[in-house]
Amino acid sequence: MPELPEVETFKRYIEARSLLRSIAEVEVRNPTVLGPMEPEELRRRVGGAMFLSARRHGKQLFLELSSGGWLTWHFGMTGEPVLFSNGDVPRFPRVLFRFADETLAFDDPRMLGRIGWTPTVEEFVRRKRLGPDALAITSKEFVDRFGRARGALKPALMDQHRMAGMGNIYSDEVLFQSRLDPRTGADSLDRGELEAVHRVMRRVLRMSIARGTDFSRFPRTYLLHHRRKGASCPGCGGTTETVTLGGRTTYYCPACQRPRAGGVEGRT
DNA sequence: TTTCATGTTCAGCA
DNA sequence: GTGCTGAACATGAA
Repeated sequence: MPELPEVETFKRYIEARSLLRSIAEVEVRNPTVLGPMEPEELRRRVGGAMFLSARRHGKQLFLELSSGGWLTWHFGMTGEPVLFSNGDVPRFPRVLFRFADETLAFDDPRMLGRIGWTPTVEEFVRRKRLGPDALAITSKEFVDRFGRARGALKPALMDQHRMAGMGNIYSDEVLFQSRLDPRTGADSLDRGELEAVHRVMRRVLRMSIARGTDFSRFPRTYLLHHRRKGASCPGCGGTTETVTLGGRTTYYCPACQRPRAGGVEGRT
């Protein structure tokens, strides 16, 4: 689930009903998601405390603790927060934060997500060397950072050190709507072209958040509805293709997304 | 049974 | 330091 729009939606979900409520108990069912942190440390920091506020940077969520510092939540590939009462218990609750009458679960089947603690958000962002948030980055900084990238544009968009928040699906979508082959060299684009990619990225991310990241409510012209082998391009009806970039399967339309002079594929 | 998956990290190599 | 590749992590779904 989680790229920037999903995490922003998770943030709003938690803000709506999980702030300023006393956490009576913390139950750690799978210590794996705590990484190096001992369950005892989590219980000590969170037990009896409450979440005061939430912040987001890229795909990372931060929950301010009344006991000091912030809980850091990263959802990996399949994580999501689920607030539930007696009824519908989620299927893969790895850590449970129990309020008086409801429970907030860190639900994550694959357990690639992580919960940690940091004294300040800034210190965490610095330590992980995260780039500016994809919805906060200015056009000028975007041009500056991507104009200096030496490799292909797609992996550069997904590089959390360059800019935080873009993942595999939204990167493909932005490139499709920008009509750029994913292998295009980032530094082969001029200022105007990079500014255009920045505008497309903002439009895609904001649209997704506005629709609650529900793909079924996205425009039918979006490529993400067609992430299957041999699917047809929503633009020209042709057949889409895949290529592996940055270790990830990349969907694109060879007819709509033109390779251009200066592309990475032609280099020696 | 095999393959793939909205992510991150690390080792190894150019 | 930059960039690329492959593997590991852990498990469900097709």
